[in-house]
Amino acid sequence: MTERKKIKTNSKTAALQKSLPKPKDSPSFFEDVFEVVRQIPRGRVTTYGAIAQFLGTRLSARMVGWAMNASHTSNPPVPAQRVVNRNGMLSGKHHFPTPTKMEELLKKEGILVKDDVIIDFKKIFWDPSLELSL
DNA sequence: TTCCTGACTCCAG
DNA sequence: CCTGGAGCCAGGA
Repeated sequence: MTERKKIKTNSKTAALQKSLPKPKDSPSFFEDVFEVVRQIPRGRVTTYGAIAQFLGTRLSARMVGWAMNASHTSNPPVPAQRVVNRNGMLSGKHHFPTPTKMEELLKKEGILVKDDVIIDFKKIFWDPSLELSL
């Protein structure tokens, strides 16, 4: 995000969205995300992309992050600290009450973090597509 | 209404 | 190894 892009305009996609039939709204994408995140076992973590892929929209990993942003109001609570980016980095730590909250929560679950990166991330990685069958 | 910005990820140079 | 562009889509100015 070093350089701001000028005209990316999503007018095309926007137009597409408008023209989409959309008979009836599918269940909230956010709620689906929340549900998956709540299934993450204690001591394990997953990624935005993995969740997105599990929900059938690999390219919408960003929306998963967006969902996390809204997750703090959801009930029951969503363990957002168990969701990191594909490198096991705590990319969302700044969205917690305090910048250290995410790491602390993980530590309490037995997950060690070094320089904002989860130790042995690959070992504790939990892939909903493989281990979860909704 | 239009434009821009992301808790992302993949792919090409 | 690092950088940049593209695709995705919701929400705010």
